[in-house]
Amino acid sequence: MAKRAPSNRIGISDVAAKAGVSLATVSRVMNGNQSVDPKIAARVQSAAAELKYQPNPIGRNLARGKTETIGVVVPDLGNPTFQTVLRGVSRAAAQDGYRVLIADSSEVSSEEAILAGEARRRCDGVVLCAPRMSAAELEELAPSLQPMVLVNRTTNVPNSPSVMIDYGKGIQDLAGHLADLGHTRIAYVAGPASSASNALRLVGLEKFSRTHPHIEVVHLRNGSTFEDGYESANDVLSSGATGILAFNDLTAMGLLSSLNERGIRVPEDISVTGFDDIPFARYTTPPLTTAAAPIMEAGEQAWAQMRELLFGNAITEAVRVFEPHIVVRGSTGVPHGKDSTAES
Amino acid sequence: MAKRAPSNRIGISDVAAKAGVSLATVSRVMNGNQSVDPKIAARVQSAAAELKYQPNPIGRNLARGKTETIGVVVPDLGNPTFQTVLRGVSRAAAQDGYRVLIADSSEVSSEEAILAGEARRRCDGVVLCAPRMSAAELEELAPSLQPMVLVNRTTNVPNSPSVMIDYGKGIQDLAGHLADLGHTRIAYVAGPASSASNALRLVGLEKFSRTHPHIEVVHLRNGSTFEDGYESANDVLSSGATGILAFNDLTAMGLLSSLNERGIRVPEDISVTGFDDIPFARYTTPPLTTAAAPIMEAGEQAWAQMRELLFGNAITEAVRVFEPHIVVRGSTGVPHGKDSTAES
DNA sequence: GTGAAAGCGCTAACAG
DNA sequence: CTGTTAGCGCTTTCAC
Repeated sequence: MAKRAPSNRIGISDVAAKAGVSLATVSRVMNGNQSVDPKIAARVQSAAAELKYQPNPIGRNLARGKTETIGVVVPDLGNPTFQTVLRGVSRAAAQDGYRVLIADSSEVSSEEAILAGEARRRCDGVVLCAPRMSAAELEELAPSLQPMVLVNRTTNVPNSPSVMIDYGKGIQDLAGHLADLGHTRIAYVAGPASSASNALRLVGLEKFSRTHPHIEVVHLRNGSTFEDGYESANDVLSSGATGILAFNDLTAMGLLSSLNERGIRVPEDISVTGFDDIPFARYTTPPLTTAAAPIMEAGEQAWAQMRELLFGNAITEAVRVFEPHIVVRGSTGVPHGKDSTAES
Repeated sequence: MAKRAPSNRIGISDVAAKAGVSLATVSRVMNGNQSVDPKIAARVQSAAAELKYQPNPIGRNLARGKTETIGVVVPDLGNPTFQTVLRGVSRAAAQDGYRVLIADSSEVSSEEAILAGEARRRCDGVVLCAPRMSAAELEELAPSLQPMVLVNRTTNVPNSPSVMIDYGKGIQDLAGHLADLGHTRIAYVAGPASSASNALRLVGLEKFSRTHPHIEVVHLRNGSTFEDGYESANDVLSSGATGILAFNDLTAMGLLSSLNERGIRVPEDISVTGFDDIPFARYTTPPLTTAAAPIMEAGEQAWAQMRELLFGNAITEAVRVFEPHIVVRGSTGVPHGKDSTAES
C-alpha cells in the first residue's frame, strides 16, 4: 500500500524533525523515559507543544501489544445493577489510567459469547456479567477471554476470579431480623424463577431454615415488579405469615400499597422487607426495612481483580464476596400480640 | 525492536502459511473481498477455522486508520439521564457494528476536555455530554473532537450537530394542561440553579407566560431531591397557587408526601405535576401527572448523527429536538370551586 | 485473481 | 545518552 493520502495529523516524525532528533528520542520523551538529556528533552517537549502533538494511541497499542482498555460485558445496560457495576469498574479503572469499552448484549444471550470475544480482542481483559449463560458455555468461553473477571457467578476454570454479591446472606439477615422481632411464620415472595439472584436468596433461606427450625418459611411465587408485589397481597394474606420477605424493594412497595388499600397496618399487622435499598425505600409509608447490596463496590473490586491479573501480582482471593447490609426502618416490627422477644 | 517474545496468538501469517497463500489473500478473504477464487477462499476459510483465527482489531485499526468505536463522554455515570443516553447510543451504534468507549469525568469538569480528547484519539468520534462546560471552552474544544455530536446543548462551531431534549416544551405543556383545567395561579418549584435543564424549563415558562398573560406564574427556589420537594411544601402553600409544577418527579413525590401529611388533598385542593416519568410516577398517591423525555431516543439519534458525520452523508438537520410528552394521571384536576372549563 | 511489499504510528532492542 | 532499525498485525497498492 505504497501511497496513501498523507494524513494531516501530526505524528511523531514531525516532532522528531522539528526538534532535530530521532523518533526514538521523541518516543522516550513522550513516555517519560528518564534517560534523555534534559536539554534535548526540553527541546522535544516544546516542539511537541508547538505542534500540539498527541501520541496516537492506536499505533502505540499495536507496538505495545496492549490497549489499556477493558471490556465490560453486560446483558442489559438498562438494568440498574449492571449500570452500577459498570460505573464501579469504570471509575476504578480510570484511577489506573484504563478505560472501559461497553458490550451490551441487550438480553440476546446467543450473542453474548461472540460479543465478549470481540470485546476481548479489542481490550486487555474482560469483566463478564452473564447471569444467564450456561455453566458449560462459560467454561468453554472463559479460557479465550482471559484475563477475565466474573461478576455474580463463578467457574472452576483456573485463573478466573469473581466478585459476588451474597444475596443469600442478605435475605438470611432479613429473615433473622424478623425472627428476632418474634415472627414465627415468614413468607418469601419470590422473584422470577429465571433470576439468578432469586436462586441465591432461596439458598440463603434454606440455610436460615436449618438454623431456625422452629420458624416456618412459606414460599410464594411472584415476580420482580411493583405490580407483581401489588398482586401478591392475596397470597401473602392467605399465607398467614406475619413477616414478609419481598423479592426486592419494588415488589415490597407494591405489596405495601395493596396492604395499605386494604387497611392492613404495617408493621402492626404485618411486617414487610424489601431488597436493594433503592433511593425511595426510605420514603415509603412506612419507610422500608431492606438490604442494600454494595454493587458499586463490587464493580470497583472487579477492576481490582483485573488489575492483579493484568499486572501479574498473585491473586490473593479468587472470589470476593460482598455482603448486603440490612437497613432497619419502619416497615418491620414486633408481630401482633407479641412482646419484644428475641432469638438469634 | 528485533526480538520480541513470539506471541502464541495465531495471526494472519499462520493462516496464510496453512492455506498456502499470501497474507494479502487471507486479508481479502477475511474482509469478504469478492475478487478471490472461491476454491482458494474456501481453503483459507477452513484454515482460519481450524486455527480458530480471529483477525486482530488493533492491527486492523492501525492499517485502516479507524477503530469502529466511538467515545461517549458523560459528567456522571450515576445520573439516570446519562445512563440512558449511553444506552441509546450504545444500542444504536451496535446496529452498525460500532462499539462505545466510556469516558466518565465524574463531575470533575476540569478533566472533561482532556478526557474527551483522549477518547477522541482512541475512537472515530465523540458524543459529548458536557452540560457544565463553558461555551467558550466548548468552542475551542469542538474542532479537535470532530466528528462530534453534542447532547443537550449546541455550539456554532461548524459541523457540530446536536440532539436536544426540549425541557422547555415539556414544562410549557404541563403548564398548559394546568391552565386548561382552570388553574390561574401556578407555582414552579425550581430545580438547582446550576442545572441546565432547569434553565430550559425557565425559558419554557417565560414563553408560557407570554401566551397566557392572565395566568400568574410564581417561582419558588428549590432543589432536585425528594427531600427538597418535601421541604418546599411551606413555600408552595404560602404561594397561593393551585397548580404546582415540580422540577421533577422526585421533588413532586416529596411534595406529595408532605401535602399528604398535612391533610391537603391532591388534586382536589392542589394539583401537582412532576417531570421525567420515572417508573414510580404511576404508583404515587395519587398517580403523578408528568412529562416523559425520550432520552433513549435522543441517544439513538446521537448515533444517527454520528453515522452521518462518519459516513459522509449530508447532514439534514444539524439540531434534532425531542419533545417530552405529557402523561396525565390523577395528581392534576380542576381547581377548587371551579367547573371543568377550558382555555388553550 | 494473486502476491510482494510498503506502509499505518509507535516502541524497544541493539549498537554505538 | 542517542540513533538505527526491526517489528506490532493488518490492509492495500501495484505489478504480474
